Amino acid sequence: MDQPLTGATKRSRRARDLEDVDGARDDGLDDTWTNVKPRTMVDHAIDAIIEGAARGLILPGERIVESELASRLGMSRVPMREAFRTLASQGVLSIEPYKGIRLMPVTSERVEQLQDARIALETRAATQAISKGNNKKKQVDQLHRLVDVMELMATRQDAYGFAMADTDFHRHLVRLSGNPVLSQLWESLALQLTIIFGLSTLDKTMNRIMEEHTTLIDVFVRGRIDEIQDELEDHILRQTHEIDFERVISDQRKVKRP
Amino acid sequence: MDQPLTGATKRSRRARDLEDVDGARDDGLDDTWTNVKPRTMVDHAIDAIIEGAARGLILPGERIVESELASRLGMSRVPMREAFRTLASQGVLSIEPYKGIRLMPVTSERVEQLQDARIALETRAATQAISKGNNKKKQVDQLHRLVDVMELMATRQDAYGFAMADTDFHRHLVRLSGNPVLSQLWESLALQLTIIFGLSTLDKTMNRIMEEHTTLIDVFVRGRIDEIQDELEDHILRQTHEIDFERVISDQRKVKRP
DNA sequence: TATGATATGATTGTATACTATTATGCAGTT
DNA sequence: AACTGCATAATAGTATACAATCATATCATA
Repeated sequence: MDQPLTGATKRSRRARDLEDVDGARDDGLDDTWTNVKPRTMVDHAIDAIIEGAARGLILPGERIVESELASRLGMSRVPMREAFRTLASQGVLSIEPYKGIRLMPVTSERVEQLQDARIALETRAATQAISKGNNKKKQVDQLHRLVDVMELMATRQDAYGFAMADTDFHRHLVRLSGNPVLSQLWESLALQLTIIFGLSTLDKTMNRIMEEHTTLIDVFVRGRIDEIQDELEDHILRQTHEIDFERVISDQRKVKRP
Repeated sequence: MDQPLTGATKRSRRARDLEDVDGARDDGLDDTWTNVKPRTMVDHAIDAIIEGAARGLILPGERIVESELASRLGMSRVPMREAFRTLASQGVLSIEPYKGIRLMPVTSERVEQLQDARIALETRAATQAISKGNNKKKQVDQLHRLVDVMELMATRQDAYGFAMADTDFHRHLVRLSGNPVLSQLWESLALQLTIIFGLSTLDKTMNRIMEEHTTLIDVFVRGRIDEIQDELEDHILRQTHEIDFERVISDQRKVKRP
């Protein structure tokens, strides 16, 4: 590493090399002119893996063979591998050089760790949102609307849709912090939890979960930081304690290979 | 996505496909038999980019041309791109399809956001460490030893070594939570902050920083959660407020292209 | 001059081909 | 039977070649 890395030495630097990119998209609230990025094969691969994992086609701890999945998705191994790298660095996969790729194993311990990290991020987010005055009517209305969606899904008995609405609620809460770094970290946790909870349908307690979200909003509006901390912690941990993940996975295994 | 993704349908499943991988390495405390992973080109590429960024060979917001960097590092574009994917998903780079890769731009706003997220993770980590009783002599001694390293580096006027020791201190603190998920998220922030602070040598306030760490340990040992929250927040934010990042970067630009 | 269409070069995205490593089975040895 | 060494197949890592896209320059037109 003794030479400059980019084309500083080159004679002709083109314009786009110099122009600084504008700061990453933040609140995403009042954007009317969102710039569309082209979707590459890598994006498809990422989506496919996540969906496959959430639907139980790949189970936690299971091996994934690049060439096999690549051909199944109708692409070459190169974009496949790039997708793997992305997901590995998000904690969804684990890569062992020359050995292979596996879906991250799930233990109840790990789920607790994920939820614990989630609590860290969400409480900070809520705290910051409050201190920025983002717990006012306008923003909170949106939260209520997301609870409404949950209600709709509950009446339809759509467990998947319900889980999604739940996720959206928390995503929005984190966004109200106005801190995209928090949001990004949160998304990586959400991804992992989506896969895990996607496998374990908890369809009976929907009403109680909705109540919890409503009280969460109330506490949030009130703006007492210690209160919201406790409330979030309770809310998130309750979600976990109801499920025996090892069991869920071994059940899924039976379904898959009877 | 209508078919199973892995070789469940195949006749001959090999042994390694079935065997579940053991849970990822956690505390890393009493391991005597660490298993060594082979280092691939991708790893080299990742290290090179980070080092290059920390040394100012690539500046925040600058473009990186794959083929150029690849040839400079003596490898093909494929592992290069995989490295990019990893770093992009860690927030170090930004990839825009068909346009190019750039080092993430740095604004003081973004640094604040990173530090804010850090506060979230470290306070939670400290809290959990305390509630698990990991703020006892044995663990705290290690923290003191890291402060000693800082002292050593301060007497040597080794700004880089000092920053590293500082980082190690906080890394160890997070590890004491016993939650690898927290640790992993923290590492991604640390990476970004290393690059940023690597460019801005603040060599005058070392003594004060050391004092802060010592009091941090004291508060940690005392185990009062609200206290440690405040202390960490102050400590981390102080680090930021002393630096004008836009200025640092424009200075670096001058050094690079005089 | 300003605007728009088109050609060209640079650079990224993807596919294919080759190399390196690992896992497993089998033969030979003790 | 258990261990060791080698052969082989499967599969990951890497290199090269090709296709798609974007940025800029050029030219035509108004």
